[in-house]
Amino acid sequence: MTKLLLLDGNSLVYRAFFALPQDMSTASGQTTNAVFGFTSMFINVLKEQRPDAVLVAFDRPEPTFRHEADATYKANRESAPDPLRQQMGLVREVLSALGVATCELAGWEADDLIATATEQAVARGDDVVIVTGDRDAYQLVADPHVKVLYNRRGVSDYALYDEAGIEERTGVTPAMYPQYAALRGDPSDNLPGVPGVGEKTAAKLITTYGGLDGIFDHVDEQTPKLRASLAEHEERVRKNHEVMILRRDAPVELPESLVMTPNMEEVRRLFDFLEFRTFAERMAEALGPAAVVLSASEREQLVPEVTVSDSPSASAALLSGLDTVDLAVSWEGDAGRSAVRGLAVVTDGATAAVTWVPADHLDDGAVRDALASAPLRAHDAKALIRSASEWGVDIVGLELDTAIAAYLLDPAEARYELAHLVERYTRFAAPADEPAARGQLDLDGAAADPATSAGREALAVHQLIEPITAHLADQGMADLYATIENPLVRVLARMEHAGIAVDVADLRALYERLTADVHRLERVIKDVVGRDDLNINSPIQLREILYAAPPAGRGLTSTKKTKTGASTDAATLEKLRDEWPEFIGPLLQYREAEKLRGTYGEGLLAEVAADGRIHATFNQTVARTGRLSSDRPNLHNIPVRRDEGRLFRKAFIPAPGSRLLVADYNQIELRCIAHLAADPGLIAAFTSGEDIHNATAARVFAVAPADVTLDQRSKAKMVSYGLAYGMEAYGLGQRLNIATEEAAKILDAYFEAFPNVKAYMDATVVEARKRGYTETLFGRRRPIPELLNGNWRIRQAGERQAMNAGIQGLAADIFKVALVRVDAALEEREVASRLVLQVHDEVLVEVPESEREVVGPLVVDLMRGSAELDVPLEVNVAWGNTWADAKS
DNA sequence: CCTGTCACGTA
DNA sequence: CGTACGTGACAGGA
Repeated sequence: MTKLLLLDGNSLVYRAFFALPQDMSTASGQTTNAVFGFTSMFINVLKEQRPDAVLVAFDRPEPTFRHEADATYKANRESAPDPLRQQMGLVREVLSALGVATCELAGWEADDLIATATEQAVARGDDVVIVTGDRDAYQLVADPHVKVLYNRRGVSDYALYDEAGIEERTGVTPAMYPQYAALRGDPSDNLPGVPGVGEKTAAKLITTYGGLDGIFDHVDEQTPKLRASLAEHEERVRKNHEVMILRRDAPVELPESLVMTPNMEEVRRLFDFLEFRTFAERMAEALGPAAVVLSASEREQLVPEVTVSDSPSASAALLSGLDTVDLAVSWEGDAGRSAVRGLAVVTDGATAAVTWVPADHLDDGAVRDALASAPLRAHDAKALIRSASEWGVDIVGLELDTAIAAYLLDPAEARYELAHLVERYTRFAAPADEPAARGQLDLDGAAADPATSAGREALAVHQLIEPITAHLADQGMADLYATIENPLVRVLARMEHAGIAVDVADLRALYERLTADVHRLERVIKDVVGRDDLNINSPIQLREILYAAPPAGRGLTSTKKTKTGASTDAATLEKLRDEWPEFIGPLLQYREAEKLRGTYGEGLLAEVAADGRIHATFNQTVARTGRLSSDRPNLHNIPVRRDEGRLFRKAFIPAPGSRLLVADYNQIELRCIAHLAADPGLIAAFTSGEDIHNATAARVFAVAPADVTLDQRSKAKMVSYGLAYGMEAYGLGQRLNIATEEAAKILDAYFEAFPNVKAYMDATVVEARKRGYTETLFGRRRPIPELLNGNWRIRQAGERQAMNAGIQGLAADIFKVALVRVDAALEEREVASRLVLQVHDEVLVEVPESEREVVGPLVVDLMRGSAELDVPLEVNVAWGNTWADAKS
């Protein structure tokens, strides 16, 4: 059964216009309140109603039969204000981009078109939902298949009425509504009712006498006053009734299909122009996967016509003959970490021709050579490049990775799967059900064979290239992509392939020692509370033991709360330690030992590959600031701060005959702040080469650098880092364990010493709020819609993110440039040294002894020269036989 | 089995 | 009431 949504365009746009502030406009001055309100409403209705078909009716400027019938009809209506008229055009543009059918007819109102369409739709068996802010439509609900979604006020207050609902709301049935309304009158249409007859009386009269005829036949039964009033206004009421009845015979015919055919690219462009920052995403969601129906020719572009390459030589010819090789890989298991079944290569996008290159062809020399240099476009190419390294093929021809390009376009988007990108950036959609029957892209199709399934993905990549490339260029990120992100893909693939060697025996010994510690501490803790069934790893159980009133618990008072109750984290426990040392002491030790045993001991051992090395994955599309992340395992959080944990770094070692070079940027984020804020004091402090925290403390506490105490230095350090994160006095006070007022004084002193830093932070937020996103010096953008959130807390968080994004993002950009350059230089020099690990501002290079003197200075120089800031970039360099003892 | 929460490791 | 991550355990729901 088809569910048809019929909207009264004029009514809804009027409502939106008057409900929303008139000063809502784009930077270029176009008022957008009405089109914003209408679009927002439309998205919500689509989402809630999930219609199969949609039609929007509009009024025409010409007079209608109602004006002819009644000269006073709508005579009080002022002509629409200019800002509203302009927006009518924009609303139509939005609808056009969404592929929504519209209708209008001179001499007829939108209402009558809707009445006519409703009649025709019901006749053919559709369900109809009418969306309007005009109560006249109530009369159309006289059928179980028709409902009215009535816009009560504003743009978000709606009520869905069926027949019973109308009766409950008005006191009369939908069929009687016109007669009821005729009595009551309608001020908005300039139709006066009967004086003394309001909604209640009108409803009572209608139900008592069964309609106007009955009422006027029995006027003498009314009170004298009402009798006179009714008699006097009968003609008026009869006339009202005439214009109140919606005509169902407009000379229009409902098209067979009213399915929406959105062009998401066009929608996106339009929403960008209108500065509707979150709508494209919301719209894509609201449309859902099944909202798009494709034409036959479009369908052909999505259903792969798979040809199996019949020989390695044919595969080689294919790969080397194409101008661009758009492909997808079929994996046996995890992408990049398992065997390849084969490659699906798009041979002709227009006809959806795809060639399947089975994995065994990849043993052929000519195929390998062709693949190595193919002008490649793929989704998550790193997996392929990494895997190819395993088979000894070095893929160098990557031109576009759709996952990474999509990440640059919106790094806050949590989903970069192909199916999602296809929905977001093309007009194709991957429906959840019956994809085959509708000929649409079923990227998750479990039933498909590997060749077909990879074929669909390859076609998806192919379809994404154009819109994604265009968007990158539009947003000024083509350069960032081409010079940093694209080359980085292969660098990371090589690093993953290399992995880092670990001393498994050392790791296992550490693990076993920690396991013994854990057992011992567990015993101690259980004995203290005399409970063998205690699960020490359960914060809920700990909470009970610590904070519940005796005898169940110890009755301590926590200084910190979590979402669900009192916190048991280390900082809280530390403050309570003296009140119950024999329990809290061992508990803290247990926590530490258990964390190290599990996450690091057990976790790392589980990831050691057969070659004795750990091959993590470095994600290039996760962190919203542009940083990389690491998983399976996460090598970005190997302990270093405490001796116990730092022991794990001893297990990271170079290959025999090599040493580890560890090079990290000195204070790169603070240097980024100094540069971005162009703060003379901060720049001077860095340029002078003195200890930055000491220099900062000297300025903040107004003492000579030589007189700075350790405590002052540590406070200055805390402030410096805190402000990169947007920290405020309260937070600083918490961390320094001092009063908020005292923390505020320190912050004030800091900003007085470095006034441009404050100015930069403020300007960053203002700029981000205006544009909706932050941008790094390298052009990396990060949307922060939270800046406009109605909730103060969320907005505040958005401001901190905005302040941090430019700083952390710039540091990330510089570091990525360094990675690309270092890797390129190592290749170019044809040395055996190779990057084996990176940790945000630090690289580990495995360097054969013989190459130390070449590679050390090379890496440092390249890192230092990766950006020209107003402060020098300094790089610390260290050598070691383990990660832990790399020392200069 | 999945999801949310807590805790905790890093830059 | 400091940004950015990933992992592991528990607990509750499906």
